[in-house]
Amino acid sequence: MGPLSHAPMQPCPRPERETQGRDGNVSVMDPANGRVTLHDVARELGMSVTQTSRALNDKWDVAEKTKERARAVAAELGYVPNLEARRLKTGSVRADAIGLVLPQSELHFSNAFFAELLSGLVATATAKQIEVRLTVGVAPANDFKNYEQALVWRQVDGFVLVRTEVDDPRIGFLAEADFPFVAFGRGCENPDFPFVDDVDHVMSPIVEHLVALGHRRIACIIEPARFSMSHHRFLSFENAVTDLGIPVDPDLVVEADFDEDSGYVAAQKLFQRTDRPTAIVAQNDLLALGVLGAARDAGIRVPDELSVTGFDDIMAGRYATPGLTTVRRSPRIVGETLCLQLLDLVNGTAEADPQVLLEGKIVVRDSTGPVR
Amino acid sequence: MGPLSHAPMQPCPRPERETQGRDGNVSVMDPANGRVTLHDVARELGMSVTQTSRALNDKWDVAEKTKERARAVAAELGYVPNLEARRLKTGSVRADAIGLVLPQSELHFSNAFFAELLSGLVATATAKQIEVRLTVGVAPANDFKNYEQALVWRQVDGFVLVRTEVDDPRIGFLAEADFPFVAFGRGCENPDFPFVDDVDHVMSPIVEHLVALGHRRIACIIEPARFSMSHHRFLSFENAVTDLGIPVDPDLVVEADFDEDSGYVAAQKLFQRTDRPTAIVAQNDLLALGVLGAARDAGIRVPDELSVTGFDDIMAGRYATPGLTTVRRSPRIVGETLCLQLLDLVNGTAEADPQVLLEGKIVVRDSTGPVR
DNA sequence: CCAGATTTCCATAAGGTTTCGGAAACCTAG
DNA sequence: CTAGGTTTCCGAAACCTTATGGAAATCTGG
Repeated sequence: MGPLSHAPMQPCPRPERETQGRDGNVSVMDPANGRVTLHDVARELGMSVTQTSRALNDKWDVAEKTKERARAVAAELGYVPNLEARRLKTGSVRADAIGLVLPQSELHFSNAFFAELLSGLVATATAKQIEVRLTVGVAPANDFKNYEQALVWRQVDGFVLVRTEVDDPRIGFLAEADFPFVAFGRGCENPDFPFVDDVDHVMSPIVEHLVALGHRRIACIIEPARFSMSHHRFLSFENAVTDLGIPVDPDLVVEADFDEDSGYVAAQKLFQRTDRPTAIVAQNDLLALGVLGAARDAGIRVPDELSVTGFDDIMAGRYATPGLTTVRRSPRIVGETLCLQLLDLVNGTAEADPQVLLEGKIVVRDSTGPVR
Repeated sequence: MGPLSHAPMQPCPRPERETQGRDGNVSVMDPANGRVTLHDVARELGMSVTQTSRALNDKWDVAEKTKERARAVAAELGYVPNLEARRLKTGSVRADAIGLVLPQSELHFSNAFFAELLSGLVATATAKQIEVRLTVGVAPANDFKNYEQALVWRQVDGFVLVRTEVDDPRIGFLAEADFPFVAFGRGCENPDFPFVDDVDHVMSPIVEHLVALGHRRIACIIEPARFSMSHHRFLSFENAVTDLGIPVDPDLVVEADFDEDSGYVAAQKLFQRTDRPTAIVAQNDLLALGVLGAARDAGIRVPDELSVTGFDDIMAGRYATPGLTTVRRSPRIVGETLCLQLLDLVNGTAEADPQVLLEGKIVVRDSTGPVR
C-alpha cells in the first residue's frame, strides 16, 4: 500500500510524427502498400530473395554470418513478413487462434465464474501464442452462423463450446464437419470428444450436508433446464436426495435463469407456499444471492428459518450476509484445461486428459443451519 | 417456466463419416490442401478462372445467367475463397478484428462490470462482422509485446485499452505508431484520442448524499492509485468533499485492489482506528461488498453505525444485505461505445462522438443512513 | 450485310513468400 | 593441380486470387 500519488495528471500530447523515413539509410520504402518487402531487404543486402528468405527463416542452408547480416538489415528496414503471402505459399492451414462464441444474453455473462473461466482460457492460450477470437451468438443456439463462418473460412483452429445444451446441436454440427472442439459440460450421454464437466455425484455433499442438518423439504432452483449443466446437476441432486430416502417434490423444483434477479423471483415463488421448504439448493451462487435477497426482503431469517446453498464459490458469496454455503470449483483451471484439451486436439498431441471430471469441494458458511 | 424435462440424455455418437467425395459430381478434389480452388470451379464451369472470379464477386462485367451458374457450381463443389490469396492480391490491410488485452491478473477480471463491458463490446463488434481478439497482458503494463505483435503483424485493425493507468505508456506507444485505439478511462490530461470516462463530478452525488445525512468523517477505499479511473474518481471525491468545506483526512484514504478480499482488508484497517469513519466510500461495488462483509464480521451495524457506498451498480450489490447504495453506469453501453468509436477511427468515418463522458446515476439503498 | 456500339469473356500479370533443383564457390585430400 | 565433397547461394516456379487491357461475341441501326 505504497504512497498515494494524486498529483494532477500530465498532459500527453501526441508525439510529433517524424516524417516517414529511416534515418541514415537510403532504402526505397516504395511499393504496394508502403510495406517493406522481402525484395527490399534482398536488394539492400545485395542478395537473392531466396537466400534472404532462407536466412531470415534460419535454415541450415545459409552461413551464420549471412543470417546475422540479414537479420540486422531486416530489423533496420523494419521488415515484417507478409503473413498472407507466407500462409498462401506454405499452405498453412493454421489460424493460430481458437474461437469462443459467447452466450448472447448479457445476463448469462455476468457470472464471475464464467469471467474467470474466460480469463484462464485466454491466459493459457496466450502463453502458447494462440489467440482467442470472440464473437457473440445469435438468437437460437442452433443457428450456426458464427461457427460456420469461422470454420469455413479457416479463421480458427478449433472451438470452445460453453453453455452446452442437452443434445446440443452444435456438437453434431462440429462433429460432422470433423472440426476440433471441446465443451464445458458434456452435451450428451456418451460423448467421444474432450470436455470438462462435474463428476456425477457433484451435488451429494451439499445434499448430505443439508440432510444431516435435519432438512427434508429441500427445494431446488435450477438454471434453464435445457442447459447440459443444469440438467446434469439436477440429476445429481435428485439421485443424492432419493438415495437418502427422501422423495423429490416436483413443486419444489423451480426453473430460473442464471442471475440474481431470477433467483430472487424464484425464491419469492417458493415463499408463497404454505409448506415452505426449509432449505433451498440453488444451482449457482448468483441464484443463491438472489434467494438471500428475497429472504431478507420477506423477513425470513437465514439460516434460522431457511438454509440456502449455492454453487461455484464466487467471491461475492463469501461476503454475502450470511456467508454462502456453496461448492468450490476453480474456474481458472477449467479454462486452462479446456484450452489445453483443444490445443492437443488441434495438434494431434495428447498431453492433457481428453475428458476431465471436476470434483467439487463443499464450503460451509453461515447460510445453512439445523432445521428449527 | 415451462415443463421441466429431466429425461436421461440421449447418447450422441459421432455421425458416420461419409467417405470424402461429393455425390453425383465427378470433380477432382485434388491438389495442395484438399481445398476446392477457383481453378476447379472454373474447370467445372468450362470458363476461365478470371470470369469465374468476377462472376462469384458479382461484378458488372458478367452476365446474370453466368453468375447464377457459377454460384451454383461453387456451392455444389463447396468452394470457399482462399482468404490469404485474396488479401495478398487485393493488398487489403484489414484484419476485420480488433484487439483487447486483458489485465493479466484473474482478480482484476472477476468484476461483473468489466465482464458486461466485454459482452457489449463483442456484441457490437459481431454485429459489424468484426471479431475481437483477446490476449492477456504480460507482467508490467509497459511491456508492449502483446500490442506490438498484433500491430506489427497487422492482426488487428485497432485496440481497445482497458484499465488505463495514469500516463499510460501504451498510449504513447500506440500514438507514436499512429495505430487506432480507444481507451476506457482517459489516460492523461488532455487526450486527443477517443475515450470513454466518467464526468469530472462523478463522485459528487455520493458525497452530497452522505454529507446530507450528516457524515463528516468519510473514508475512501480506492483501487490501485496508478490506474486512471482510480485517480480520476479520487480527485472527484476530493473536490466534492472540499467543496462542501470538509477536509480530506489522508489517513482515511486506503489503497486496495479491485476485489472483495481487498475491500475486506482495507475496511478492517479502517475499523482499527479509534476515530472510526462514519462512512466509507468504496470505488467499486466489489470493494464495497468486502466492506459490508468486514462490518458484518466486526459486528458493526450498517447503516446504523456505518454507511457504505459502492460504484458500478452490479447486480450483487442489489441483493447484498443491506442493499448497496451505489452509482449506476451501463457497462454494456460503455462496451458498445468503445467499439463504435474504434470502428469509426479505423474506417475514418465519424459517427460516434470521439470522447464520451458518462454521467453516473446515484442509486440509494439501505447501506447508507443518517449518522447516529 | 456491315460499321459501330455494347456486352461478355479471356490471357496475362501481379501480389510476397517459400520450395525445388541445380549452380557456384569453397574446401580437403590425393 | 585436380577430383570429389561440402557449403553457400540463386533462378524459376508455385501458392490462389484479382486487376488490366484488350479480344470475341452479340446486338443495334442503317
